[in-house]
Amino acid sequence: MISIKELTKQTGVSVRTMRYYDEINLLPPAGKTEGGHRLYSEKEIKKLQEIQFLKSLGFRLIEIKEMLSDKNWDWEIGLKNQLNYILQEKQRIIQIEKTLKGLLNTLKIENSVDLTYINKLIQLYQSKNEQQNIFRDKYFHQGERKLLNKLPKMDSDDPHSLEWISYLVDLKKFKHKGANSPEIQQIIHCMYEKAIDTFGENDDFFNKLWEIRKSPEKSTKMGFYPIEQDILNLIEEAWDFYENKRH
Amino acid sequence: MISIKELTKQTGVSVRTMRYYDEINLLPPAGKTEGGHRLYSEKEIKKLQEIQFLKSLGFRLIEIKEMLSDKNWDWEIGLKNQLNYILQEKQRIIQIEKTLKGLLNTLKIENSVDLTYINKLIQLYQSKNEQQNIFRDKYFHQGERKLLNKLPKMDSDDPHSLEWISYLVDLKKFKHKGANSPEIQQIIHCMYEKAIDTFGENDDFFNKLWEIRKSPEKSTKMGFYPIEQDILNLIEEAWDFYENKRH
DNA sequence: ATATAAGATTACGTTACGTCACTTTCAAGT
DNA sequence: ACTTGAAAGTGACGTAACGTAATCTTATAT
Repeated sequence: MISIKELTKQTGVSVRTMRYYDEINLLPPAGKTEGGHRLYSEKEIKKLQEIQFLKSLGFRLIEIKEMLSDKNWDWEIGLKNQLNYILQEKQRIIQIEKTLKGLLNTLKIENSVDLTYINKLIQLYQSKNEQQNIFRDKYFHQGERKLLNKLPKMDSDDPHSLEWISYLVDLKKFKHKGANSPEIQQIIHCMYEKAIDTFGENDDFFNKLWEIRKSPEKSTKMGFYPIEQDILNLIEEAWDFYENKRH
Repeated sequence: MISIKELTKQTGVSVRTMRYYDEINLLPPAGKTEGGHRLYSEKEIKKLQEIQFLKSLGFRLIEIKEMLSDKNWDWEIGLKNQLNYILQEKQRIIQIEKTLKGLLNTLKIENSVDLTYINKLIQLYQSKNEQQNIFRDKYFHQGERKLLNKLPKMDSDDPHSLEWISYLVDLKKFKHKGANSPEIQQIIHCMYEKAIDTFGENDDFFNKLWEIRKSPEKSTKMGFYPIEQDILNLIEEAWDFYENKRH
C-alpha cells in the first residue's frame, strides 16, 4: 500500500487527477488510513495504466469507466467506433491544414492582409459548391475542364501552384518598374513558357480564361484565385509588349 | 435590420450562439427594439460569416475576437501558429489511428479480449522506447535488423502483417485438429513459403527469432507481436512433422 | 383585446482536471 | 508528550462554447 504521492511519482499523473478519479468512481483507492488519507496497491497502478492507455486513444473517462467495469464489454465495437471517430477527425484536420496552407500562400501575394481580403477568401471558400461547377461547365468544354485543374489552387501546396504564386509575387514586387521593364518582361517570359508547358498552345482556352480573369465577378463565381485588378492590367500591358517583340 | 430568428435562418447558427456572441462581446447586435429585442444588419451577417470561417479553421472565439478587432493583427504569424498546432494534432490523430488499427488486428486473433490481454498490449505500447532498440541491437546484427522490420507489426495494416495475422487466426481455429492434421500442415506450408519469400533461407536468423519467440519476456522486451504459448507449441510441433515429410 | 409566437434573462450541465484557500493528518525530532 | 513542517484532505471556482430548461416579457395577428 502506497501513498497518493508515491503513486503519482511512479505513474506521472497528478494528485488532483487521482482525487478526481476517486470522485467519479473511476479508480477509488484500495483503502484509507484512519485519518482518511488514500492508499493504493499494485492493482490500482495496473488499472491506472489501463486508463492512461485508453485515454491516449482518445476515449473519454466515462467510456473508459464502462469498458473497465463491464465484464462483457464488446471491445471490437468499441474500438471500431473510436476508429471511425478518429478517421473523421483526421479528415477535418487535413481539410483545415489545406485551407491554412492556402491562406498562407495568398499571404505571399498580399503582404498586407486586411479584413476585406479575408472576406473575399471567405466567399471563395464558401462558394465551393455546385454553383462553381455550373459556371465551369457553361464556359468550358470537356477537354478544357481538365486543363482548369492545373491552374493554381488556393488550398494546394503542390509545386505548380507555388510556382504561379511566386510569379505573381514577383510581378507585384517589380510593378513600379513598368510593363516594359526588363524585370517584368523576364517574368512574363517565364510565365509564358510555364503556360505553354502546362496547357500547350491553346489560344482559345487562353482567351476564355483571360476573359473570365478580367471580370472579378466571373472569377469569383468560378472559384479562381483572386488577383488584383492592377496586376491583371500589368499582365495585359506587359503581354502586349512581349508579343510585339516576338513577332 | 432583421430579427435574431431571421439571422439564424440565413446563417444557420443557433439563437443561443448569437446571444452568447453578444454576451462575450464578440458580435453584439447593431441595435435593439424598445422592448430589448436584438436587431442585426448586413454588417453583422458579414462578420458572423468571418467568425464561422475562422472557427472552421479551429481558432477559438477569444482568438477570433482579437483577430477581428485588432486592426494591426499579424495574420501571417497567427495562421502559421494555427498551422503548427494543426500539424501536431494531425500527428496525434495518425498515431491513434495506427494504434487502434493494431488493436483491431489483434482482435482477429484473440476473439475474446479480456483485460489481461489489454494489459499485455499496454505494456507493449508503453515499452516502445530505447529499451527495445537496446535488445534489438543485442540480439541481431545490421543485416538482420532490416529483416526484423518485415515482421508483422501490431500497429500496422499493411498486407504483410495482415497475412501473418490471418495465419495465426487459422492456426487457432484448427488447433484442435492436431499438429499433424492436413489443415494445420497446410497452414504451416503457407507460412514456410511466405517466410522464405520474405526473409530468404536464413537459418541463423530464424533460429534466433524462434529462440526469442519461445521466451515471452524476451518477446515483450523486443516489442514482438504477442503470441500465446499454446500456439507457439503448436507451430513447433507442426514444424517438426513438416520438416520430416520434406526430407 | 387577446392568443400565441418569438424573444429576453437566468442558471445549470457539459470535460477533465488546474488552481487556490483553508483545515487536518502524518512522521519525525526534541 | 509536544511541536513542526510536509503531505493530505475538502470545497469551491474557472475553463470553452454553447444546449437546454424555466420563467417572464414583447411583438404580432386576428
